[in-house]
Amino acid sequence: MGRAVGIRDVAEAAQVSVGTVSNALNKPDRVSPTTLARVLAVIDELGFVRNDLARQLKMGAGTTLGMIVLNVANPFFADLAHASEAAAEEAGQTVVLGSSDQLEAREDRYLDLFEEQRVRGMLVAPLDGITQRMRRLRARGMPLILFDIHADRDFCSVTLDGRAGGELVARHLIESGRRHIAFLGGPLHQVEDRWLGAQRVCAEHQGVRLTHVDTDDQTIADGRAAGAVIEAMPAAERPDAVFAANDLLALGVLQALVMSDQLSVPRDIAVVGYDDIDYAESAIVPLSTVRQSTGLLAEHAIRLVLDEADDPDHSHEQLKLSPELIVRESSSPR
Amino acid sequence: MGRAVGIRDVAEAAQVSVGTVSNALNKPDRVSPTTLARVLAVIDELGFVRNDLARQLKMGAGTTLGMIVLNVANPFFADLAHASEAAAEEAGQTVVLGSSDQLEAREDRYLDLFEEQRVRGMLVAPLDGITQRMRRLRARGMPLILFDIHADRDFCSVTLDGRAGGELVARHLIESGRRHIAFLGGPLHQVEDRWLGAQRVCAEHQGVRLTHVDTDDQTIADGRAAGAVIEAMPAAERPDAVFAANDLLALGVLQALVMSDQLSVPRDIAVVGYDDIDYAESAIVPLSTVRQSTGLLAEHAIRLVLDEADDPDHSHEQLKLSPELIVRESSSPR
DNA sequence: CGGTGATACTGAAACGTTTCACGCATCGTA
DNA sequence: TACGATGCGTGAAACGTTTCAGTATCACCG
Repeated sequence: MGRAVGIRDVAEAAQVSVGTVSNALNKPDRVSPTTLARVLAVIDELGFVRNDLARQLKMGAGTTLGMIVLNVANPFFADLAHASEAAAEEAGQTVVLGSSDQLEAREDRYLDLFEEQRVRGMLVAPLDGITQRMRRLRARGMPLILFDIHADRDFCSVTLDGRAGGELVARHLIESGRRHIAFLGGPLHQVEDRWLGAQRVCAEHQGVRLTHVDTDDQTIADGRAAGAVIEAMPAAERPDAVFAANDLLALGVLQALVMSDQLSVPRDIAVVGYDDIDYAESAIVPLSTVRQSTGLLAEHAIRLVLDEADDPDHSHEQLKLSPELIVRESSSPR
Repeated sequence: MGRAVGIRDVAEAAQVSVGTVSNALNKPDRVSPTTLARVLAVIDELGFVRNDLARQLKMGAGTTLGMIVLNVANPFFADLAHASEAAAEEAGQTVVLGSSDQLEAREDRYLDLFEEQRVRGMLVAPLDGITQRMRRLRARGMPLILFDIHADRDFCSVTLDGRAGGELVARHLIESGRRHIAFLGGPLHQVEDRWLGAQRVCAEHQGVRLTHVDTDDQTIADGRAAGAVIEAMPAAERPDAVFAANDLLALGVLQALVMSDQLSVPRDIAVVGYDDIDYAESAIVPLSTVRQSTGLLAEHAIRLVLDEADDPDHSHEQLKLSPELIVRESSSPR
């Protein structure tokens, strides 16, 4: 296996200069039809494949976007990544995905990696707010847009209005006759808005109690564990509604509660999730939840990151998208 | 914002040659401690970030692996991607993920893209077997390992033993007293092994019938549609067991059947899925399924692709991993 | 003191592109 | 005929690294 065939080999075989080959590839209209045909034929014959590394190096600007999500195994982020990839393709960009797995070390690693890779910009769902590293990146001119974090004037962000979502859910539960809502999920700062929204609505209503049940992570397993805790509570202490910070938690709770013979959903306890992942609808008891359009989210994010990369006088935008309440059986009035 | 700071700026500021800076970065032991410290200090001060594009271009070998899966929204592939990323990180490699969405055009596009990107190797879950493009890649020396496809001597592959899985399921269903099994899923060639395994076991048993119900894709929605079809069948025609080619289909079927008042799972119809995704356990009726370790799969795949990239006298391996039957409520004997 | 290795560092030559300032015909027009 | 346009093609210079053949210095030894 000889060396890889480069643009020079093509030039030689087609009896043109390397510049012409490059033009044939990138600006076909600057080349006469006959030579263009000849060059393309040779390219095909020799099996030439342009080296994008050299290309990007020379051109300065890459065509790759780096994306860091909290956990690809979480379907919300999987959807978001998928949608972003689609939106990026539309704009001729490629997305490289990294999963921080909620570990600061991994988040940092990807930030560094992407910077070394000279990505055109980054889309980050930050683990723990805006870090020093991110500020440094911004200072060096790296386009960096954030998902789902409260506004910061120095960054673009696309946020889902968690507060509005929290309000929707709390209002719905109260109107369905629930009086003690347990907000399930942690770490709290990651889901603070949802919590605050619920809190606000609950405060407006006499005799409604809101408590917080912490979890380590937001997986089905965590939800199941929390469900067991709730089930074991003395009846007087036990909430009559659970507002889970995401659907996975809610599914876990649901499962734990259904397993138990004493309690039934939604009769004794209503359960509402967040994200409207595909499985919410096909859960043991179809799950009420809050839907957020990952497609919309992704489109805005891609638009913003490219704008920040291209437009010299780009001004940061903090977008807030409104969620939608989806009521299913798990929170029917009793 | 001036130009980006390069290795030359560092060299100048630290009063050493560019070669020394490069050495300080890559082979610190070839540099005296005092200069090393000085260089690193300058790097830090200037905020130098090495340009990986130039690096890879020069070094010839990248540190990136390209991965193409059928659909990231499918949790099996999401898990697989996640596991592969983890295994790759272990080996100091980065994984770039692309989702073909079951479209040949997208599969082709990613193959081309990754080749232009000069990835170190590719991991592909092929849409429709081995294409001409893949053979061309192999011919040009690109390491390329395949997921979940029958062996081909020219390629490495890591396959889940679908045949064994199909046998496990069929045997289990027959032993649970089922006599008419519907195999659900398509396109058939993508799940042929599972089908063949089931077929073989059924042929061994007197009075057991096996039919095939085709689907366009393998999503919950497809399963739901198929479930509706099954429900509408005259009782004599209706299967008493559904073996779905993956868990999403099974969940869809489950949902459709449970909605109906006439039929009950597992009393009238048993349902078994494939993949053991997280949600299988928390389905309306906990879903029997076949588990395949994505972790193992990923480890082998990464090992093979790196071996193919590094070892000059690498010989292709066709690995077949054995699945495990997980029996839950959805296929309890009646 | 000359020879021999080690060690630390140097600086130019690649890697495979794109870009850009030119050269060279050909052509329409005055 | 002279002249500026216009269209096509050239080839060297860069992009930011790594690598490698050297140079310089020093310690050690016979």
